[in-house]
Amino acid sequence: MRISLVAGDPNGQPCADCAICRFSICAALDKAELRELEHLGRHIHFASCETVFGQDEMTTSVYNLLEGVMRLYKLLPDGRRQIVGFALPGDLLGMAASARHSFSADAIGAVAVCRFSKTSFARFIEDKPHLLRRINELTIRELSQAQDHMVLLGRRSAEEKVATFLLGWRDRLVQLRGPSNTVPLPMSRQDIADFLGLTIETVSRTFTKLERDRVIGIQPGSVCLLDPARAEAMAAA
Amino acid sequence: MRISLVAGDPNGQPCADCAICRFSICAALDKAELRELEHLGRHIHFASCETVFGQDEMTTSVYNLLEGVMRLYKLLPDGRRQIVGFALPGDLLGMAASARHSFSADAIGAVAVCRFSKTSFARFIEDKPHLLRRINELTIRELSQAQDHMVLLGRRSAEEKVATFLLGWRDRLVQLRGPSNTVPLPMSRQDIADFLGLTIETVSRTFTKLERDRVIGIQPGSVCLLDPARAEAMAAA
DNA sequence: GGCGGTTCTTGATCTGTATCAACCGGCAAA
DNA sequence: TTTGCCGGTTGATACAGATCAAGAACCGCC
Repeated sequence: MRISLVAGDPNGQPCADCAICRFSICAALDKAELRELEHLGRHIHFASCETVFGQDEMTTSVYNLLEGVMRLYKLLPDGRRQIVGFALPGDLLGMAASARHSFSADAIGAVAVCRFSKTSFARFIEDKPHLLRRINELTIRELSQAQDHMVLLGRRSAEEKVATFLLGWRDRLVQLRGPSNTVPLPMSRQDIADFLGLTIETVSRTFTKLERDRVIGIQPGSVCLLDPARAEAMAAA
Repeated sequence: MRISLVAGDPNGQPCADCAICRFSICAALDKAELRELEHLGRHIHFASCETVFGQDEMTTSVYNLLEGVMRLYKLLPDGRRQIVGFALPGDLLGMAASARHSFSADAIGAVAVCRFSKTSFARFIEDKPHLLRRINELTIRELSQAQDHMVLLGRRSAEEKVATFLLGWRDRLVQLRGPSNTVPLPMSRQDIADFLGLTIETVSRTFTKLERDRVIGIQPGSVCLLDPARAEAMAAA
């Protein structure tokens, strides 16, 4: 799951000052509740590629991403990997339906999260219908995104997949950091491939093709959307 | 969304007697609440292939499937279709995050649903944390299934897809109607293809291959799992 | 029971993407 | 500065599954 919510650092700034608050579930909380939540979470940092939680591990905690990017993925027994999503600041992770996580989550670059014990978090939300409704709404939104991604994986060509990914990723970043046609890509080509159901070579070739067609400019660690309209057209059809 | 819940027919049997109740959200409701819910819903019948609601239509209602099977799908502008799921009795449909449905839903064979107006349903669940928690839990479960399906669409071969589909579908039917190795397939080959991200020809060929290998027996409208163990092995790898 | 339409199956061929393999460029350790 | 490594790109080839085309089976209807 990837839901916006935030909690304070008992040793740092209070929740209300959290940079993430404006994207978060916090909107559904009043000052007193925010202060209560503050005391429930602990900030933790992860280095690049460290695993925050792994598929099939017990779900003991819920995490709120404060800083950085994470990849969420499932592995098949033979090692094939499908990335089910990338998490950005404000996303809530680890709300599993069962006792074990159904996917793994690890850091792409340095990451800061706020960790809550599952039980204390559950107790906190237990009797707050406004919060439950908000969490529910965000879960439904995420489900809807998952369905969109199914369409992409099942029915779109490599070029459509890449164009759709770039636009979608840009839009999420625009939400957080404001408009820009330069799209940072902190994840590797392999990550992109495993997200889009392609191989790394196909992703690379498609990037090159889009660059040749003057739709994007490729820079180390990012891509520039030179012709967003044409990219939209590729993604739509 | 596909969530288990049930409501009574004002002109028929009360909710508590509904055949679906045991699979449903009802577990979270007491007698009085069940009776209240009863008065909110209306039973409606649909013939085969009729549309219950369409992509981009306004979300005015929430539906609880009582009887029959439905296909839930998204269409691309050029007509490509991805089925995002099949609904069975007990599933709740139409809880969209936005004001419009993000997918279409239509009947496979005759269908009976219980329809609630969105607003009265929202009012009903509004201040019932136990119900909200249950709905939330079921939404999360559905999200998890969607992620499993992403793995299937992005990373599995045709044979793995078909084997996984047959086993998953059987398991859902076993939940509802008890154990059996005969798996009714009310949906067409085209539906299966659009669910698995394949063409109808590939689905047909894969069925034939599984039959040649004595893994399944093909019957009109159903399939018999002759060697479930081998099917599991295909699906797992 | 025969007819027309639809769905399903099968066959032949094509193609988009995977696979295999080599190479390039940047960066860090020696 | 050289060396090795890693991530990314590019090229050659293979193949799974798509596409195109033709039957075969089934089903409702007269």
